[in-house]
Amino acid sequence: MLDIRQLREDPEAIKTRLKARGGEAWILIDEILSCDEKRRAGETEKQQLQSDRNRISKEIGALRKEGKDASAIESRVREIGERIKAIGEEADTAEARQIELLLQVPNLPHADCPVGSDETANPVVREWGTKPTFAFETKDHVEIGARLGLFDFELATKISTGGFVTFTGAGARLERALIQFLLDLHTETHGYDEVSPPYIINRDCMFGTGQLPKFEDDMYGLENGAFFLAPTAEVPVTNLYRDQILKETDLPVKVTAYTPCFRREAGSAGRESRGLIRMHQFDKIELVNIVHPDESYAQLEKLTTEAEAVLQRLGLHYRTIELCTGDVGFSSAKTYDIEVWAPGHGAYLEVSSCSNFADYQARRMKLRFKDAAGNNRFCHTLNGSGTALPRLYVALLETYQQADGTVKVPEALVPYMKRETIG
RNA sequence: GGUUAGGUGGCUGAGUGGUCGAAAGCACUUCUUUGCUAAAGAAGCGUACCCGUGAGGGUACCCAGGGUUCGAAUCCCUGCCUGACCGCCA
Repeated sequence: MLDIRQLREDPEAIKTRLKARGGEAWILIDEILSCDEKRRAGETEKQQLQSDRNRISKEIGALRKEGKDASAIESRVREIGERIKAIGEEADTAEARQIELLLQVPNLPHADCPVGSDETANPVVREWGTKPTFAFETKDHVEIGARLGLFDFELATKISTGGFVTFTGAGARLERALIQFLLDLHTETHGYDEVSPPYIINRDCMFGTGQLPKFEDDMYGLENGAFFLAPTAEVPVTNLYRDQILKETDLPVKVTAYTPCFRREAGSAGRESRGLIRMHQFDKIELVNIVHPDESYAQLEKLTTEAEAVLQRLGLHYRTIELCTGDVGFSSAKTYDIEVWAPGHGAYLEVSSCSNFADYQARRMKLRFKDAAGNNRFCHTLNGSGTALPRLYVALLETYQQADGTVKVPEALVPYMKRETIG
């Protein structure tokens, strides 16, 4: 959520930055400001009346104690009470509208964010490793997995529906090995605390991190929208800190979690989604940071390298891109995507998205810290995938496939797989 | 799911219609003092919003939402949550 004070001060500057996203959100700004004015005028008047009522009510108490008649001023207070109610309702209506609109306005892209209208304008900021070459004809992960019996889409459809997968045998073990490997890496090397949150989470969480009110259709809702299957661990983990005032010395908070993620992926049919690439349920290790506002952009760089470390340890070629203003997510001010090379597909696959939300989520969820001067200030929140598993899985199978049809297990995973070859 | 007891400030815990934003203790901050790794004394110490250049002033908040009343932490209703016991269960 944007800061209403900043909005009052310079609405034109905010509109300009919103326009860089390409959406229509900037149109809402004028109505938000007029609601804000109505709200404040109503509140001021209401508070004056409340002050009058409090004073006169006390007089009634005093008169009664002395045994005197107070009926004259009682009716006056009753009148004030009615006006308070009427004015209060007007102010509440304006406030509700203001909040409703404000929740629909995305974050402002950071000033350095490259300007562009879509993903074709996203610059590559760095690459690591090179595309591997093969002396034999490469297969994609769907073929490799089928031959080695690692996963089965039809089995999943039988017990669920399309868009799900059942990992089997060594394939299931590989999934588990990756979870273990990634959690160990982030907790032991990068200093994260591990949590394991509920996967069914309430509606407030969704507003806190910005999925609601705009993206309800992307998620699996339960109990008439009172609860949702978590679309990413970002939501439960960041919301652990909702409505909190942290000590400055608590910062930075670094928390990692493994969770399955559930997404409807409505409207993505027909896009690149072969095999494991786009699932309704997928596993992900998430990295969440809560930091001092002065440090969030430096922390974003660090967080991104922590996610990149995953691919380096597994020896997978990747590139890191920065999202332009037209492609950066709703709540984010600045985002890097990490894309791993999948030789069988001949394409880069997004395995991580690392974002700085600045104070946007913190303001929505009232996540603050008390600074040295005793002021409560909003924290900055960040998160990054560290990483999503299915596409990592794809890249592993396709990168480490061998001429005989087996797959070599990368050294870092051998202790977890307890074997050097799959198949 | 049933029965029952509760939900008050960072924590513990008073407070059953007006002078309660709320006693007291603990914790915390600053100062004073003695001195040494502790003790004593004093003051301060919730959140949000509104008005004001400012100093400052005001309003709301005692789980949430309604209601009764001139006036609600206090009475009534609903919901949520927590504990205990019972049922059920991995």
